[in-house]
Amino acid sequence: MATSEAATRGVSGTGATSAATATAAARLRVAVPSVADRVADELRLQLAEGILLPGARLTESTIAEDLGVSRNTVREAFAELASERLVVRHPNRGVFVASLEPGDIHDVYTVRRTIEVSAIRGGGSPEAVAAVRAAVEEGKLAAAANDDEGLGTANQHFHGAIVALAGSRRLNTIMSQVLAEMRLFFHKATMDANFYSGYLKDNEEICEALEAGELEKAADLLLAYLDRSEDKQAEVHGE
Amino acid sequence: MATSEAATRGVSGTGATSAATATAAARLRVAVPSVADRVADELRLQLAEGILLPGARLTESTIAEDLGVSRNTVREAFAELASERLVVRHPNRGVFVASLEPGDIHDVYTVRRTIEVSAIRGGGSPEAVAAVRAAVEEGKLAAAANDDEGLGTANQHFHGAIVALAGSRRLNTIMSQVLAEMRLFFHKATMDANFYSGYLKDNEEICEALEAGELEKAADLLLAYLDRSEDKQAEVHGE
DNA sequence: AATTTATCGATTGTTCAACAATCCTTCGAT
DNA sequence: ATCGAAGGATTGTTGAACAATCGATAAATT
Repeated sequence: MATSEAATRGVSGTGATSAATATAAARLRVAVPSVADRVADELRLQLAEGILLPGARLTESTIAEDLGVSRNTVREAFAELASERLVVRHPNRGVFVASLEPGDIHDVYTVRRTIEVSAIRGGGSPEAVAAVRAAVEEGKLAAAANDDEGLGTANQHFHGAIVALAGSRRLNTIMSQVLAEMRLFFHKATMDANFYSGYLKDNEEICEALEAGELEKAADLLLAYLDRSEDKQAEVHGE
Repeated sequence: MATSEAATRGVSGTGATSAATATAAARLRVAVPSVADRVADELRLQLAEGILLPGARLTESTIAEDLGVSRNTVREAFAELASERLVVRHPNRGVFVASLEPGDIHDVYTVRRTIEVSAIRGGGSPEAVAAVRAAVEEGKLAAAANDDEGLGTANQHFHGAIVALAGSRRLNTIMSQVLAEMRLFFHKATMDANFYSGYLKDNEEICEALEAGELEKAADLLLAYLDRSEDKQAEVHGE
């Protein structure tokens, strides 16, 4: 059973919602995530970690039991995940972990090309550019430490920072959702030791061009990168 | 009460789910919208028509009664609308019709510039270009008939067709969500007789450039259009 | 034997009712 | 007038129930 070990932790993290914590949260106007949100978070985590593989069925009752919440709450969490395309609803049949088909892969990269290239063409504020640089350095560090997983997240930070150049809240969330979709496939299993390592130099070059204000060059490099990346993906997964 | 007259129709549209209809649907594998979906549709309609104005509060119980459904179902519909940003959840306070602030308007236009301009730069298939042309003609027709509302929808079809040039399912849904967000403000009240009429010629020009394969020119025209449109919006709605 | 038709079990879709938690407002005290 | 304490209303969450639907198994037909 996929969600087995989650039973012990439950949806905790907030653990016992003591009165003290609750009032403190209210006073500080800190948004306390609802139970449904925490369930969605837990599932998102399991999806990202590859515990739940594409195509797997998510049964309401079992997840409700495993996480110690009501079926209705699980249902709300499902709605959230479905809106992010991480999960697909088959009416009267259940929800399944989304599985990207070849066409979807191309589609995702189309979105990325559109948003990322446009963002980098816009330049962005010095702080935003600094964030891109930071992601590059983060990647170098991870590479030095032979931290494959860290390399992956650094790469995602890099592309997130690129989109952030545009300074648009909506584009940011769109991008993070797209990246979440892709994470369904970038599991440890999928990526071998030097899956990302080749991209390190690309990121560096793109960042340098960006810092130098050579936006068109940066855009071209990024575009080439994305095309190559898509090819690699199409190669690995089906067809 | 905002949802008053909806009480009579309820969430109908499927009306009596007769056995005949149900089995026919099953045989034809036609996806029958769930009750929650129909509730969401009804609310989306009321939002688009300006029956529910930005900032208005949506109380679960009253909507549940008005539409003759359970509170839980209304809740699911809310989740759907919230994921589309048509509605905002204030934890423990309720959901409210989203109201775009000046910053949001700029943000929305940033998304549109990113996606639409990129799409038009890509060119697109002949059929996709034909769809753009069709939207232009639709607008002319509406203008000839003095149909302001038709003019508005034609304009939306035009921009939808532009995005469709990219042939990306995800970009299409993103665009339609953005347009839905904007509809919250383009009510009959907001637009006077010749609000869209000025855009007719713009659309025509853009379409012609597109048909002629002058993609960069088309992109420039579109960009100028969007900038002007944003200014106009910012002018109307507080600074 | 292969295909169709019933039957059954399991799961989803939806409703209802209850309760705790939280917020807003009103009221009262200082 | 400010502050704080009830009170009421609404949301968040649960639990149980039931109809509708699907998939698979078993039976019946050709």
